[in-house]
Amino acid sequence: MSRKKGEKSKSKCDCNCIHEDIVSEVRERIAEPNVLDAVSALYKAFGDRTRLNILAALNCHRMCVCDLAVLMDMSKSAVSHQLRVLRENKLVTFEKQGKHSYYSLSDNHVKDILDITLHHINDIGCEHREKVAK
Amino acid sequence: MSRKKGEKSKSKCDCNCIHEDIVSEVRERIAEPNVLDAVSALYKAFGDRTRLNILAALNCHRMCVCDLAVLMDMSKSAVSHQLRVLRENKLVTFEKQGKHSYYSLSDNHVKDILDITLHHINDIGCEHREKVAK
DNA sequence: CATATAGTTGAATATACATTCAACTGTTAT
DNA sequence: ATAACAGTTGAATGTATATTCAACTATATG
Repeated sequence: MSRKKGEKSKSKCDCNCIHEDIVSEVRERIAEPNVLDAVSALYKAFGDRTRLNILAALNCHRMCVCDLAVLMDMSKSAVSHQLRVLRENKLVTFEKQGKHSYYSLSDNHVKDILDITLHHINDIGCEHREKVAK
Repeated sequence: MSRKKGEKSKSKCDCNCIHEDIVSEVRERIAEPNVLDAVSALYKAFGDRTRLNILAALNCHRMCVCDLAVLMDMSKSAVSHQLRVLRENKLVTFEKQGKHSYYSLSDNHVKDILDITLHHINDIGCEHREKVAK
């Protein structure tokens, strides 16, 4: 009795496989797990209002932490914490000059990624934009 | 006494503006807040391992919920909840046929966004990928 | 040297959110 | 009608994480 196809002893999945051919084909073609993890980590870095604001600002001009804090009306500490996240994801670099740390985008990909997304947002349209934007 | 430049009464910012010219220039050129919110919401949708896995799978083939659950070894419920998030962000669409809901990517932008990010990941290199990937 | 400012960092807190669980709807088949 | 299955949904739970707070380092300046 019970399951005849798609049997796996210790799986979290609570249902049967409907189209085995499709599932196995997709399983072949899909990217490796660690690549997916890296990509989702990258998007996670972009997926925060504060960090995206920082990136957009640095896309205009190299800036120091205090100026970023003033621009965004946030504490130095909060900005610095998010800059660390962006650093860890290799999205920004910085250069120390005297008392100041000047941050800038690390490469052109960051700009490219921003641009393509803006196109997507435009195509979706305004009414959805306003709905999503909290 | 105290502050001479960059004065704002009720600001969360705890520091002085260093380069007023740069800050005001960036403030002019930067995108509107609601656009930034929409974009960060979009990235947030991409920035989760489960959702990215779903998107990558749908990039290969249109699939129903059970097959996605089998592929990713997750419960139907968990997959369905994440599909709702993707639907709300207009990243996937679905079509009901009998008992099944067949999901697919909503447009080509989703594919474009994925592709450009993979380039970025490749340029960063493997050792960083492995560090980031948990 | 003493002070002020720029920036970082760790711990605490508060919030957001992914997954689980249970109940539910709708469709197909017996 | 009833059973079985696909899928959805709301509430509960646990984990991740953004911001605050306080302490700290480093540099510039009087």
